[in-house]
Amino acid sequence: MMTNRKRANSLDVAALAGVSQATVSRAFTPGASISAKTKQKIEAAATKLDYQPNIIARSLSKRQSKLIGLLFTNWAHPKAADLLKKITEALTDYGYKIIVQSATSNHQTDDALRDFLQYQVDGVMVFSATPSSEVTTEYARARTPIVLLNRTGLALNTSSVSIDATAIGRHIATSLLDQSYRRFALISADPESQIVIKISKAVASITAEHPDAEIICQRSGVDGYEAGFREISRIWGNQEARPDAIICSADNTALGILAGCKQHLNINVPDDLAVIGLGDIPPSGWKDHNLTTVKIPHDEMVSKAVESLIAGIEDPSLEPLAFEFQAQLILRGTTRPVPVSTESLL
Amino acid sequence: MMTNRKRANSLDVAALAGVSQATVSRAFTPGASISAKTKQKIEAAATKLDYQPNIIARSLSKRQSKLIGLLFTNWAHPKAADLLKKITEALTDYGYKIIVQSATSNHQTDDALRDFLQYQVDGVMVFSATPSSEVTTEYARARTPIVLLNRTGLALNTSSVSIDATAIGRHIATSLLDQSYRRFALISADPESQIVIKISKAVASITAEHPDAEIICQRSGVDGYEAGFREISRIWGNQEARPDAIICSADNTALGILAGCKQHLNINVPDDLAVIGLGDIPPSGWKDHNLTTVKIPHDEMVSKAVESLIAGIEDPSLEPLAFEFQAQLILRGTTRPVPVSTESLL
DNA sequence: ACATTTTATGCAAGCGTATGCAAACATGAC
DNA sequence: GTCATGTTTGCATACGCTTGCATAAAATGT
Repeated sequence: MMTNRKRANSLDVAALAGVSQATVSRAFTPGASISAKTKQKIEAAATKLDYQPNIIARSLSKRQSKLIGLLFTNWAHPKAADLLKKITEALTDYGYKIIVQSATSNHQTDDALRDFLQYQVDGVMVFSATPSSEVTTEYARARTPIVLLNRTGLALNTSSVSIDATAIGRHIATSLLDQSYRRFALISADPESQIVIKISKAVASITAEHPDAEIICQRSGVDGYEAGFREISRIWGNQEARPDAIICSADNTALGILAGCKQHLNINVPDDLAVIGLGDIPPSGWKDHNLTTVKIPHDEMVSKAVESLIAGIEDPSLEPLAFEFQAQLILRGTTRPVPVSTESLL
Repeated sequence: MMTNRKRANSLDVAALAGVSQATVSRAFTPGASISAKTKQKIEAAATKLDYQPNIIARSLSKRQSKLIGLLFTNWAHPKAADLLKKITEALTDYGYKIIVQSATSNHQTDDALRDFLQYQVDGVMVFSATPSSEVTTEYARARTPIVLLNRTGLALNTSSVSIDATAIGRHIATSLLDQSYRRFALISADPESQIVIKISKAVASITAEHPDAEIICQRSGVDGYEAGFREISRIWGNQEARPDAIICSADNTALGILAGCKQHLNINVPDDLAVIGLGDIPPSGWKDHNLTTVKIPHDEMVSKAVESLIAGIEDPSLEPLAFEFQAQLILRGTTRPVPVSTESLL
């Protein structure tokens, strides 16, 4: 019907509705001072012209973009899509839009964060990465809050939400001891991961207290099902140093180990060997795997991260806070049943 | 060091460098006419003031935001995270930033797309959803290209990238016939999915040509491992109408069916029953599942989608195109081995 | 009816950048 | 030293909106 090249703006609408441009602006500003009658008139004119406010211009004028930067690094995370969905929807509910960027190196992380600043984002959320302190001070200067998900960031003067890795590490270790396992193996993908490091230390601190328990082997760089499948043969090949419990930094890898045990090593899980994963991905719960693993309360963590980001935006004077959530050990078929504790007799 | 409340702008830099604001602008515009000397001077002043161009203002002035809207609906898609990563990185390489939104209903889809228009996005990519024709005409009027991923959109005057579902459907059916299967069951999650519908029709057209083959049962709303696990019992319970081949709209579900067969139905796969999935998720390739399935060339599809979106942005007069990619049937352990064809003797 | 308060509108000055145009400058040829 | 040519710079305006201030209109009170 109409081949108008140019998009209608508030001035066009004003002309058609017979009011000033400012009034049009007010018609599209919730809570602005405008009479019902003129508002209707303007809305009619607006729909006739297919007018929609230009948010870019609004952002410039209001000095706030209603944009949140989301920096994502760990796309291989089993819950990556769920996390993104949750973050997106939660922030959308608060009236923000999300700009995503991907980063793989620390260098890219910083660059991406600077890009966000250029886009005048109101806040930034970072998943599984740690920005440099230069960038965080730039953000502090710009009064733009950052919240780190899956990292702790107090040293950077930044809010963060993560799990209490030390607690779950201790919990795993004591639980294994209770089930009479003694020789622990620690298998991880990324040796630099804060969570992995903390869990290792926690397990070590428990074994140190327990005379006949020890960490008998520790390997990193083992990532994924296939890698786990191969790794267990290597471990089991070293007959003098066979563990009786393997703690894995990812369910995928644990499932690969499990498959290796069943298929060609003839290892009886959980009698000869316990296997514990991390993350509780769906297949772990499937009946043919039934993996003992750790469940991380991602939903609650995301909610808290979003909440605290919004809080930081609305009140820039707020001090950064570090939140730690408790992970939950889910005992299934790849560890021995827990002995009935005497407490249950009470 | 400095507690400047306000962020530096090009005017501040200009003052410090002793040039005009316009010159500062040119210093940050690649290819603009500026001498090396003044450029350096300006860059020095800029770093001193922590200046970075305000992209919001630039967008307003240039009438292009370098923003691409990405509408995502199917977060449960097994490759959701991979797709997002690929899309994000590809578009970033072209110099665009991505705004993501999530939508679950058609209503939300349209709203989200209108939001994108307000943000003056240069283009939009839609994953697994179909916008209404009202919205697509709004986009056409605004000369903002849309590309649909996993949908066909020619009717909407919109580019699209999808798989040739009819071809793979026919291929699956003939392959099963070659392996002497005759009674097909079709199990799907969403009965409205274009891909599922096309595959069903394709299979039906093949069985119609083949006297003793038939589609013996068709069920939808079966989504996920657990659902598959339960569904196979129901199917097998109906003794008169037992299929000898099940075609599943998702690997997850197929794996659940497989587990059901093994664990309490004692069905011998692939001799009593063939099981075919769709998507080739990693566990399907794991040795303990070894599921015959269909591999979809997601990477190529994303590349093509991004390419054609960029092309549409750079040349708004370009006509929409529908691309169809060929999916690949991966024969593994849940179907009988293919009989050696006579062609291989050539 | 008038004075007073409340509400609705218009005016105009930003927000930070890009860019056409003209003026200023540098470069080299003669 | 002059002129023509090409390169840099500044001026001024535009981009589309918000918002403080002032004014006009309507609502309220007496």
